[in-house]
Amino acid sequence: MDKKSLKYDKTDPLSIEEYAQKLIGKTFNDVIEDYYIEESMNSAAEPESVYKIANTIEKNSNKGKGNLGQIIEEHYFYYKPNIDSNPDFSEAGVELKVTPYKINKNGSKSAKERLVITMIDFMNVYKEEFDKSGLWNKAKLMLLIYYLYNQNLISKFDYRIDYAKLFSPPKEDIEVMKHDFDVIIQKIKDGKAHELSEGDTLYLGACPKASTSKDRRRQPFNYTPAKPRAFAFKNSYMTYVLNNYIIPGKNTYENIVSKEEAYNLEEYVTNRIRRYKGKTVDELCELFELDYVKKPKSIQSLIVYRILGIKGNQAEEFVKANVVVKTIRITKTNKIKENMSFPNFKFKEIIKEDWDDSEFGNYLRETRFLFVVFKENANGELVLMGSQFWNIPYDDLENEVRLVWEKTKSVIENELEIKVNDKGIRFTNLPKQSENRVSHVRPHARNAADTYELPDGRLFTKQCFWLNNTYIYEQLKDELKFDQN
DNA sequence: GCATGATCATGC
DNA sequence: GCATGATCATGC
Repeated sequence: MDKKSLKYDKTDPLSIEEYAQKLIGKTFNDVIEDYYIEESMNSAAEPESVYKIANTIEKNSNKGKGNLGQIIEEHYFYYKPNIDSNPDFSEAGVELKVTPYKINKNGSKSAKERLVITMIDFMNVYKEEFDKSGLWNKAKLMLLIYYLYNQNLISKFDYRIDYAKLFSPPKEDIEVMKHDFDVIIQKIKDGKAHELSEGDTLYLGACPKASTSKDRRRQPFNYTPAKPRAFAFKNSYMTYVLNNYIIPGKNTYENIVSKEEAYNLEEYVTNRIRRYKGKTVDELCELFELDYVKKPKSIQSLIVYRILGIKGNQAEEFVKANVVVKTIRITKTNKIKENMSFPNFKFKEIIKEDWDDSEFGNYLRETRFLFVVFKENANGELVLMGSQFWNIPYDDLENEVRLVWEKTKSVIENELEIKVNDKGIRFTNLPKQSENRVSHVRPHARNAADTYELPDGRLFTKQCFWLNNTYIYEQLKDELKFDQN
């Protein structure tokens, strides 16, 4: 098609959006078909060449989902994908993103993946400022085209486009993203590009982006090669964008900070919690009018949300950033009472996984934690000590946890050994706490009869990965463990 | 006192 | 009914 006859004004974002919205309800197959019809009406195109295009697309279709975006670019907007740092519609300053969403079992909708914006060029990015960065050049105005991911469809060309909308991050989010950007840049300047992790930051993450697991890049301040990474809006952030900007609906979350205070969210949160340092759980309950006679198990977590000004237990910033609040109790003898549990795994699923893309590995890679620490005083009362944001250090995850995970997989694959003592208590050969500094596997179920199926058909009590209490203790800052007075 | 297995309790 | 966070019970 001739450039003059484009059906939209490529210099005008609103015109591009309006044209994109005609995609709603179409599958990628429809888009290709429409293109063929258009081309065949145009006498310049031989029917043969049309089939050639179809063939090429089909051949490339297994190489990744990137080419769903390419179909929209070439066969709907009629332009070739660019490879420079300019937005796709450079004259309008609009970056095109074609991205999947999914409908969950409970009917809610979420982004299926993080939104990758642009590769991180370790050797040069540290010289950039956020406002003028290649990242922001692309991310400040995006046309988001969402299609519904559906596991049951064999061909991804049958996926249906449901939403098309321009999106710019709101001001308060940009402040958080600037800080995220600074955190990532600082790590590169510190010669730690190889230790970057998505859990380091809140909305904007440094996500792995390698064609193979061995792929490595140079970094400017250290000889250790680093995994290639890209700037990406986290999955949690994109789920929020989907449900609050793309699909019209009501925002049900409460904010922690006002727009003016957004830049260093973490500092704000830890300072606010620190104000209540030294108060007992009972005192805090009284202060926030919580029922401390009945004291539900979750009382400490409720206290944290009240301190942050949240009435319920859903803070918007934490939902967007995938921050998980964990309360920790330290005993008089300076030990953490309990190990930290995580969601159960299914025996038949874990044996199909690879560590690099495993559920538990990804969970730890992508989650940022807020530890809120209480310590027992001489009277046995729990006293608030403060809080700390944390995500698992790269080496602990990729070495220690990896070992535990791989042993778990192999034990389950090669038939789990179950020995029963005379009391009917069962012991297995899954990785124990004593075997690893960081992590272990233990039952986590309603009771012994609460089971999942093993690959060999036996039913066995649900298990999960735990982080060792001794390890968590080691990770806490001194000010949270010991009274400085 | 700690490691390991087992289970409780709340909220959705 | 289940996931998740929290805790108990036992034996070495």
